Amino acid sequence: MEIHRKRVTLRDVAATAGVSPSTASKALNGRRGQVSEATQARVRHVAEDLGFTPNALAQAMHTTRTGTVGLITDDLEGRFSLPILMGAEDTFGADRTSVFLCDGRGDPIRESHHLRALVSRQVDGLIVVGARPDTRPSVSHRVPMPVVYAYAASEDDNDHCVTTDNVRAGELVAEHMLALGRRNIAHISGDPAYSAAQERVEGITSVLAEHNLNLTARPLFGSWTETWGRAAARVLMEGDHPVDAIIGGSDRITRGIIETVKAMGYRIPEDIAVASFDNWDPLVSGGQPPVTSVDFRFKEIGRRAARLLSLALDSAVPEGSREVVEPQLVIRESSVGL
Amino acid sequence: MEIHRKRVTLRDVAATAGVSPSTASKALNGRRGQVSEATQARVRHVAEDLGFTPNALAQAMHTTRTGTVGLITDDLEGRFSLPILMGAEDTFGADRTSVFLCDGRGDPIRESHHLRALVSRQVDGLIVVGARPDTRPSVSHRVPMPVVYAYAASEDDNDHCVTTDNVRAGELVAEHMLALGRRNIAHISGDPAYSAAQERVEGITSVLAEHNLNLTARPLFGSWTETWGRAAARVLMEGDHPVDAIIGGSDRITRGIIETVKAMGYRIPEDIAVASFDNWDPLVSGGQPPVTSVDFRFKEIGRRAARLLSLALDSAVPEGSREVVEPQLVIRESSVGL
DNA sequence: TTGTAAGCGTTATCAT
DNA sequence: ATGATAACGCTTACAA
Repeated sequence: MEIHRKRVTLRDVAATAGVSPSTASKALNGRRGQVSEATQARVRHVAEDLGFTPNALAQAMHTTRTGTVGLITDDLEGRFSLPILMGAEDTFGADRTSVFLCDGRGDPIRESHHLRALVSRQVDGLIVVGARPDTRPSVSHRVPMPVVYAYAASEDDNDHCVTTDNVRAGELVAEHMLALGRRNIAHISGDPAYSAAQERVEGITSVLAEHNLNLTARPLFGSWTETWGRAAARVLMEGDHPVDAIIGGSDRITRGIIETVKAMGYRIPEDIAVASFDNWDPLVSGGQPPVTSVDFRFKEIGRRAARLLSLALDSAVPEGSREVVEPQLVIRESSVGL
Repeated sequence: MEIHRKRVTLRDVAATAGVSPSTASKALNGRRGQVSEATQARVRHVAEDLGFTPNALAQAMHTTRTGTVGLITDDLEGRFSLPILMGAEDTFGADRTSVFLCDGRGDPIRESHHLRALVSRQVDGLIVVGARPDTRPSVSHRVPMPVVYAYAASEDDNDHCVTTDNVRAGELVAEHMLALGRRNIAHISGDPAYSAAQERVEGITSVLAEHNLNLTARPLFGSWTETWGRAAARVLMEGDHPVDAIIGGSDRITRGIIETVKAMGYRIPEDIAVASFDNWDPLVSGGQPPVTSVDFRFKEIGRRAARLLSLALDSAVPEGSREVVEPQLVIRESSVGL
């Protein structure tokens, strides 16, 4: 570990370059026409030499733009927030904007602390990532900077939101199954209290209805776990509805479904085609067979949220802008074979 | 979205309270003895009223402490970095320190940009989280603030590091298997280029050696995937070494192992006890059976890294401090039955 | 083209 | 107990 030498300031640069601080400032900021080529070059050289790094805090006190944003989340696993963060970095540019990641852990008090801290740090804006796709309480009235809600919409219609489309996700899977010629489609979902669960059902059934079809059995609700997937699959397959396709409510559920269905002697996808929601790599890519699943494109959500935030910063966007990121079906062997 | 009213400053508070800015400052910072009870109360009330939030940037310009740290990582999934971040938040206190999360995505140039930005933003310190437990290049010489390396150690012996103990992890699993009475223990590992793979083998074999035992077959190396786990398990079980326990190199590998072993008609754990490394919930908790696995305690790593960083900030720690977080075996039904 | 001076919001020092 | 003043590092009128 090296000595933490006193930081070199613009004054130091100016001094050793033999100019005034203001000239140095202009030189480094490339104020063309306000400084001679020669001086500019010399100052830049000295700055480089001395290892000068501008103090962003001091800069921010003028521009009233800190180049920082807060990303506030409750998502302990980082399943959503990290891809969203990365998407936001993409849009902002890693060199222009830095992101404070704050995890509220589902505790409103903790969230309040984070909010206060972020306001105090003068972040330019906030991205609030919900833990589940249901709407969540607005925080916009509590902070003096623009807020964009990502993944989960805000309860307040005046807020900016970038969300997924669970209905569409359901449609995608159903269309896929129909295209494969499946007609006896079942659905094993998760916790019915999640709006996502309801909306996916809605998407599935609406597509089926267009083809004068219905789910072969009532959708089964339970929890978002493998255990439930296994149990429900057994119930389903032992029932007397014909089944040639099962849509799992999440990748975890689907892993359970696949295990049970295979254990009961059915072939996937020949006898039973299977598809799912989430497209979470550790569950989906290594399965036997790998699982067809809907990707909600979190990274794209992050990009769009960042873009919306940028616009909001320039007041270049109307109140209550809502964007929806189209989900995408990723087809693997659990539905189409090799 | 509400009007972004001009931020209220300390001057505003002071003015409406009828005192000078410096008095207001003292009042709000509770400088006891330097301000009368009455004034203090009045100023505080006004501040509350006006919704005053101190400008942390301006504050930082005096204290030379910003209350921010950078967490720089390459871990796209957040598998390590998020728990570590949360641990760090625990130690620092969410209300006193905010964390910039920066993902280098394995690209040194991107990492450099982030570093430069963080230096510019005057972060008090840096936590560098490696993507894999092998040592990684030091960045300490490039920044003027203390750095702690978490999960992966730095190549430079003078750096502060908080790491896992993969040898110990191997020992834990091996001891567990021996305690269960298993004597024919096999190991299906991942990519041999990872030091973690080698060290876990080392831990396992050293414990066996203490009991005058050896692995029942040479450890099998491949990749960190379920697919490899399945393939290797088949090879292993079709070989002519007796096997009553298999240690998987990671939870993904182990999922594959379990699937194959069950498919071949063995009971887990009665015929074959299985254990693993990572204790990654989505893979481990919902399995059939749930998987015994070593937890590397990332959150604790984060706490310790933050603590070390705090000490380093006060120069209260010697150069090249190394801390090792003891891993922990989490026992589930894949090894002990019900 | 360059330098001087003021100011961003806060705190610390020193008078009063 | 309170307030005037300087200072933190930088930018930007404005003056030279």
